[in-house]
Amino acid sequence: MPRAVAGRGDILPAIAEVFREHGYEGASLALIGQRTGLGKGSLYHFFPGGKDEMAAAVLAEIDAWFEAHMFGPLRDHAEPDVAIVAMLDATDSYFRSGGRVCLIGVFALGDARDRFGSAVQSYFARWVEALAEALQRGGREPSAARALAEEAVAAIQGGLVLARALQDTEAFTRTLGRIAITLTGRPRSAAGMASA
Amino acid sequence: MPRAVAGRGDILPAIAEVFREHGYEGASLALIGQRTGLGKGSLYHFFPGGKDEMAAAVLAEIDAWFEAHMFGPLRDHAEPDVAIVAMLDATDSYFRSGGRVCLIGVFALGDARDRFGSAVQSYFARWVEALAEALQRGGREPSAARALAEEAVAAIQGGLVLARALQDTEAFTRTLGRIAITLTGRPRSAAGMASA
DNA sequence: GTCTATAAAGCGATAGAC
DNA sequence: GTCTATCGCTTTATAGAC
Repeated sequence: MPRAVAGRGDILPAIAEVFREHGYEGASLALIGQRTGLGKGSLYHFFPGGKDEMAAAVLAEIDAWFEAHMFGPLRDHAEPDVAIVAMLDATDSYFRSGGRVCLIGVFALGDARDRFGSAVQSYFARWVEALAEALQRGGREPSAARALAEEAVAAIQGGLVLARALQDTEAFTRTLGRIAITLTGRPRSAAGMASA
Repeated sequence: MPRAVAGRGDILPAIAEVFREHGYEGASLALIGQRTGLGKGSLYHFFPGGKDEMAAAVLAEIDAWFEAHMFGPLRDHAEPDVAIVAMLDATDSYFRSGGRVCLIGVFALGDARDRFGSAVQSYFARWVEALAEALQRGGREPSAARALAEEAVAAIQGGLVLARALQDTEAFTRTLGRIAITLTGRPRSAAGMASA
């Protein structure tokens, strides 16, 4: 019989979802065990450092995902406009059109910011910087690019707060639509919105 | 000797600050007792319903403050442009230029949204509606007013997330500056920024 | 109105059998 | 690798003295 779980990677998404929905303090080991289907023994086998190490691993995985799928393309893609549109589609998809919240934003607002301060800071700083670079390569002035990038990242986070508060995911969809116009000068394509 | 505490009103601000900084789950009665200088006995004397009643009272107080100082003026002020500028100044002041976080935003992102869903929803819905009404009275089309209002409220929340994540309150100040231009067509006045 | 003592439950974490 | 049992601590909440 193959082992039930090959490594941390198999259960990280489930753990991430618990932290995302309940925050660091609210994510009890009982909940995590329930969601992953593992007992505490197994959890501590994979994460000897306990809850702290689980959260750090989740943050690292999310960070790597954004680096690979959003920050990297924004910095490197030959056509910055294409990368920006792709970023908006990826954002819509990742946050399930507002049905999912940003775990790192949740951590930023609570006690977890003190625990994982540099990871939280780095994530947002690199998002803003990568987007600013794309905007600059697309022809914007450096200072305007930076301001637009900061505005867009803040708007995404605020859109998630609003969508969850109003229990209306369309508030997030509308936010993404406004950002698209601000950044690209055009509405989001129906194709991008449908596939997301 | 006068009683140490006349009523709930005296200690609500201290309790609010604990919820704001630690979230609902993180705000333990031990912390609240420490911050208010009261033992559990006194806390349960004022709030027989315990932590849940404390949070509800804090939400109600915050809601009343925003209703009186921001939503009301936005709806009623004879000059909507003046009310909008005043709202931005009040926002800057209330959130300590980004040094303070929005308790209702924190609740919205976490488990507390399920507990206090209607209060959270109502707060944000009325903020957007009141601002939209002011913009409409100022001459905007209804649909444009509503979109701008939603954009501004989301930007404020996102600016708070960003400022706290980056540990840089100026990220919030810059956000408010951009909102001012979007809503009023003019930068925030130096007077308003200084007095905030 | 404020306190201490205490109850009952849940928490993160550990130990050790299998 | 997975489990159960358990430890020690903190949690919310209550009881009752003053």
